[in-house]
Amino acid sequence: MAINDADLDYSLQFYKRLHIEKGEFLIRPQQKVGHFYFMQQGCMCYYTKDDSGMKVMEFFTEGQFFTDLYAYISAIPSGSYLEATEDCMVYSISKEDALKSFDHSHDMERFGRLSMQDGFMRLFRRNNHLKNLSNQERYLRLLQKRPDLFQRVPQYLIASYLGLTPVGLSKIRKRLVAS
Amino acid sequence: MAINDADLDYSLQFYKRLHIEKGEFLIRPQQKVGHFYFMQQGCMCYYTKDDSGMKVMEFFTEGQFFTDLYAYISAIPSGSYLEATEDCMVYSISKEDALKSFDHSHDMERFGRLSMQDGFMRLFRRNNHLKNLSNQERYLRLLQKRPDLFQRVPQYLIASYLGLTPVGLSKIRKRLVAS
DNA sequence: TCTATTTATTAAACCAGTTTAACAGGAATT
DNA sequence: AATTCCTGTTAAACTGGTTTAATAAATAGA
Repeated sequence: MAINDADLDYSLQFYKRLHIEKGEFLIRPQQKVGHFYFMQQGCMCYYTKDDSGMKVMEFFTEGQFFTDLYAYISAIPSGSYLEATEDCMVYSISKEDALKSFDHSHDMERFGRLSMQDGFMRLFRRNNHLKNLSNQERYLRLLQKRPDLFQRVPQYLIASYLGLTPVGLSKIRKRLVAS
Repeated sequence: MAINDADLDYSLQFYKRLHIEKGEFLIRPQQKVGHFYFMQQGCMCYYTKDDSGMKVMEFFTEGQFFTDLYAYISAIPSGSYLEATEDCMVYSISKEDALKSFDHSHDMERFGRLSMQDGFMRLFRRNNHLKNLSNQERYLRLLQKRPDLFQRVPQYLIASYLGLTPVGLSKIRKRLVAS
């Protein structure tokens, strides 16, 4: 969609560049989430953790807008981790500044609505796959859609993302090469 | 949030009242989805169907805005069913008219953005529960959050919504009364 | 280079669900 | 009242995953 140049410039002034080293966190449980991020370079892993271990919800890589959207929107402290699995370069904008952009311009408000639509659709697809596909199908699909992940993050994180244990994923892989 | 009266009136003029009888469909696969709905009275079941049977994604009841949001946003023909499990009274607005409202008013554009946020958060929670809770926990939570459903829709639909077979849900119920 | 740590595979026992099928109670149809 | 259909439960056999533990292979640190 088109945003007029003046409005775009107005918004861009707010973004700040951030470096996060591998193993560092952008978000931890109990923290308030007041920023939206854009991944310029690197990979971060978004996960929850309870007594039964960690559950990877999403991987964010180059070109993606991201944050703990639930905590961001609701203003409820996060219950999740956002951890760099590599050194990262990220742009960030505060919620306050994002809202300033929306107030300032109908175009930006629309951009906000469409971005939210976009995030919604991604989550919707993910939800559908979780409901309708087998673990093996989801593994094959991920392999096809985001092959880079298999090169850059350990397999046990991918297993968790797929809703499996490392052992379970290993079995699926074995089953596949056998056939 | 507040919308000024003139803008609200402008939008409300577009809504039309609709009656759907039990067993009728508001949406079927292959159809384009060009309307947004508000449930005034009744209950509809949103589900997909493939060779391995139906999968209930959501139930919509009184007071909820709804549609096949994925098909609505993407303009891709639906892959799902939206079926009345009871006689329903529904208000509908066309996509075209909704966009007219957004164009006409910054307030309504914002309302659109916030509604999308709302839908996103619901889906997000649902996704989290699917990932983090056991079938039994999800059953108990549904029982607590939407007790009305258990009175108005057959148990095999609820089983499907929970990602179970009717047999599976029956076992869980049995296990629970035993303890 | 050696050691310690992290990651991936395998095996064995186990378990929560599935599939299939039989059956029983209720509601709707005749 | 009899019949049919729909819904929910139960039982038995099965299955795709889990858990635990041992082992191997790769990586990082000293």
